Amino acid sequence: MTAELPTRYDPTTTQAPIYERWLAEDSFAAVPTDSGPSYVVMMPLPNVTGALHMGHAMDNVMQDMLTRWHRMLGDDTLWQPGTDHAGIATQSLVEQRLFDLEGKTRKDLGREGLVARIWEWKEEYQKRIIHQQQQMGCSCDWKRQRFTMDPVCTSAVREFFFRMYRDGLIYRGNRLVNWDCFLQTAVADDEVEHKKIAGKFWHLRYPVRDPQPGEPTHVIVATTRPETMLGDVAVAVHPEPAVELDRLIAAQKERIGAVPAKERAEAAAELARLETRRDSDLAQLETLVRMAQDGRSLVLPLMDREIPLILDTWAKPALGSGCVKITPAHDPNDYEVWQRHKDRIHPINILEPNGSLNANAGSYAGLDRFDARKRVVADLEKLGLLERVEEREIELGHSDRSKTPIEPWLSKQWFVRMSDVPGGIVMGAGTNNEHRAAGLAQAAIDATEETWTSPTGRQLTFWPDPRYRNSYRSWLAEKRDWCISRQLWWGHRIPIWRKAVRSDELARELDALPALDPELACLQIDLPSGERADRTSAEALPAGTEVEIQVCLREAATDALGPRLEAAGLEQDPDVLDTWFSSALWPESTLGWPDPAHAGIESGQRDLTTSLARYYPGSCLVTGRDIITLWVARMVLAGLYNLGDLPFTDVFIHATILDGNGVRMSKSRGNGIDPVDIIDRYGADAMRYVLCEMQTGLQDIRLPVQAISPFSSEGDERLVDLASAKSTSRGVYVDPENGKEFDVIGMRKDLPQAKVISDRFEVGRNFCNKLWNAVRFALLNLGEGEAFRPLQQSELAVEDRWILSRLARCTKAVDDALGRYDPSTAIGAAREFFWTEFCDWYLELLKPRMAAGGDGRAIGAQVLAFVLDQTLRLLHPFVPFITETLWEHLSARAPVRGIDAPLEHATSLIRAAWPVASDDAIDTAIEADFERAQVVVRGLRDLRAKYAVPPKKLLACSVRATGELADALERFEAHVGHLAGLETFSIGAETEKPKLAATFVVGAGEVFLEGVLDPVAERARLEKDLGKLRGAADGLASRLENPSFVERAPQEVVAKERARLQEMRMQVQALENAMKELVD
RNA sequence: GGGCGAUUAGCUCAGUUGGUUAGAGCGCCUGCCUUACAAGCAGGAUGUCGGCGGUUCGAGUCCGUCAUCGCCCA
Repeated sequence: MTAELPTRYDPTTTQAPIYERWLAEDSFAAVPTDSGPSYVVMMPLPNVTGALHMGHAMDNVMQDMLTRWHRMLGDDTLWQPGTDHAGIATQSLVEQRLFDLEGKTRKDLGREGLVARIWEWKEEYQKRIIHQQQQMGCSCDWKRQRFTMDPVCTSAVREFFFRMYRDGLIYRGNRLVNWDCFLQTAVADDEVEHKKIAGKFWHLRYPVRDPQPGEPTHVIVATTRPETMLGDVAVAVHPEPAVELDRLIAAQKERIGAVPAKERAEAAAELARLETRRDSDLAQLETLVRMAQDGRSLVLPLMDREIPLILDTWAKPALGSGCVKITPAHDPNDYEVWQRHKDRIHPINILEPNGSLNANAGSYAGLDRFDARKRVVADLEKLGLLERVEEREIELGHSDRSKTPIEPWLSKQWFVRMSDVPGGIVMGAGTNNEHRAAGLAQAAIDATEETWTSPTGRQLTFWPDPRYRNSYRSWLAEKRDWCISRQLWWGHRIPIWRKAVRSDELARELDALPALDPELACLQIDLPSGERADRTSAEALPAGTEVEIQVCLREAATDALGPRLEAAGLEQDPDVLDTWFSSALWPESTLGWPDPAHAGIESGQRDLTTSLARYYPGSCLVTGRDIITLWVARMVLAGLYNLGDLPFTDVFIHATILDGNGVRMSKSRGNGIDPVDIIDRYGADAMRYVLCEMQTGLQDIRLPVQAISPFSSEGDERLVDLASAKSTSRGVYVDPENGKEFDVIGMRKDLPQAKVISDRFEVGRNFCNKLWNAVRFALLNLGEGEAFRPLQQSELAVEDRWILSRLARCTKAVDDALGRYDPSTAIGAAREFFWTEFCDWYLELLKPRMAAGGDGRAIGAQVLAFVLDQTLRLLHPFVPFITETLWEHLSARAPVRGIDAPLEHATSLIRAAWPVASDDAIDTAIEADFERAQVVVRGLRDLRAKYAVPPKKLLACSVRATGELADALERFEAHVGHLAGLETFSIGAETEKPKLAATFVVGAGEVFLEGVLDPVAERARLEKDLGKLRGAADGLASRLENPSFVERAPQEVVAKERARLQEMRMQVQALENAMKELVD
């Protein structure tokens, strides 16, 4: 075991065995205990569409760091792993592959066949993801691994749906949704990407029906999607055009005064335009208003449909003709107009789910919407109803998944009511935390109020705050109902059985249903308005009114009641739930909610019976900022609704990783990095070290990436920087050395493939190697089974006390930084302590003691083992593999470690106790003295370097110093001598400057180094030092001569500056004297 | 269009409530294979703190404004 370590750290030989040992010892286990604090991190579940990239690596490393830290702090720690089924993303990917590889569509396979294929994909990628996470060292409790569609999570989804449906928080409504015509599903607002594209603006003429004298014969409306005119149901004009125009003119006048000079001309032109418009067009607009008031109508061309002219503020009198066509089924704004004019107009849906036109489009039925557009334009032109066509940049929503244009589409969808509910809603029904909230969104907003606490006293805090708190709150404040249905096959099927019936048939239909226990099934009658009605009032509706019977089944009742409902003619809704509906439940579903004792876990998995009570509410949610609204907000409201308490109290938002050009990394762009490639090349700890170091706070991280040129050989590897390399197409770059192309994303099979890495991770590898060698040094210097004995303060050497003092400060700094979610500062403090103070100074001072032997050696060895022990502990959350490996080596040589008392034994570092900073160890005086000694050592080393003194040549040095400086140097006399290579070192208040000695000043003292002097070089050197010193002194003097500084600045600042000036003048004097001697 | 954030050394980033001559790592230069480590050691150089204006005795830090970049919302 204690065989000598190799001189280089080789991660490839240590990582796998260490990880296997942790698994074998069940070191990641979260086994609920009855006492002590718990610490719970819920992994942001990666979706199974593909492998993890560097952004996930950051996310996982941050979580692992916190988890390992809290585990060492002794908390009952759970890091819950798992994966997400990612409905639309996974299904579209598998469908795409099916088509590419086999030429088949989902229709060829059918629902079950496709779903089976997706499960195969899921198994493969889940395995790959877990492998990646294990390579990174993730210490999650794998025996609790969950998948959002497994039986445990499914139970939670079913229960959540049932409860919300029963509470009236879930309803089916006819709403405008973002429709993906390619995937044929509704997509969430967040899945729509707004792109600016070159488009056209068509101006159409609609004839006025029976125009009266003085009235226009046509009105002009404009649109970017002319085919939607087939679904027009009205044309709107502003009800008060004069008022509105005057308002705009007044606002513009005000703006001209406020706007910078540069923009003034433009603003004035706009004002002129508005004024002209008022003069020229107002009369016509007012005519239209009168016509609308008279109930006049237009004739919709091509369809010969009579459509009313209506008054609505959506029409903008200052723009275009001032009239706007209204297509409520295909435009969100027009939909709003419909909401205000429900009595007069009714939407007409002209689209099939696949984007072709339906029967409502008359002769255009069956055409794809883009073909229909051409035909409509051509036909209008033939009729002379196309006024003009304008080229214009337009904004068009594209589906994030299929990359095709989104169509706003009116359809029946399921929604979660986010708005406030009259009387409020009950949160945590049936729990000890039951309380009321105004609505679901409001509950999640309330949780971020400083004055709010949950029934158990918890609050929600964002790190960093308040930047992300604001985006969370502003999104929730819109309280937009959440569309949860997706027309997909992959996902949780909506647990509703329903049937549309006429009101006169209702009684008979209801009587035909099996008996329904309200605890197991919730029956509702849904009116066309989307509201619910009780049986009596529904039956009283006019005969023939269409209503819908809906039955929501609780999971336990499904097998028994589902078939019976179907026998009664009801059908289960074919849609599935939005993925986020299941991931919103992650903090409770994974713990077995609603029934932990009977959760459907797999064999070998951890029993959940006591887990929910122990690990909910959790602690910290670690994620990127992109899913604060989609996921974090929904987990908060779901947790509050289901359990009456927050799923976590802290939300740690880590940085986004960008490439060298500042572009977000992604696999498809070819600038993404597979963490495993980094781990293979630099080691897992190296990657983790650098990721922690990069995580500084608000700042996004630029990570310049390189490709390993496939045209370079193994021994002579060349890296091509992708930020500056020429790219010929997506993922294809040119090697600048030979002009040849290569591919980094595997799209071009004809080109050589290149691996993408980043040399930024060398820093981490170097750090690990340094750590390795520090322990290696210790092992070479510690005896076999080094003994422990309690040491008194007085027995310790002064350098021992210094390093122990610095260690205590370092421990405090790491603790403090981790508590503020500042990994960069934490690891920086540890690095500075370990590398600079421990290795560069302390170990160098230890070497002579080790060589000398005796008590000094033994005490030094004990301090050495102790400091390394503490350092390994402090570094473990950041770099777990190497520290665990070295822990074993250290323990073999020095099994019992400590200073005044032995530390508790821990076989594995992962379960060892976190260091506690000892206040007694902190010795400010020693630190200050050592710092003075360091300044002298550096000055002497500088002189040696400047005069090219051979390293082994010993020199004579004398110092003129008094007071603190003299005391400090006397205290560290031997140390300075050793570190600066001195033969003699004397300190005195009256020290005379030896002839031909090099000189430098330290505070109020002067240091003389003999035997090196080259008068010419020394003069140049002194001249330079003097120049700097005089410059600083002059600057300071002039500030002190400024009366307002002396009068207004705080007295302590002035006094400090006076003292500094005095010292500087002494230093100038000293150097001037040294110069003078050289001249003589 | 609205909101948020960023701009500091060649690169990647720190810089607490305004107060020495603005820091770190990498890279660069010089000298060292000093028996832990050349993935290292010692030393060194490097900045109109994005521009302009203001507040202040004093501004990288506070305010205004412009520019560039990024993110979110519409």
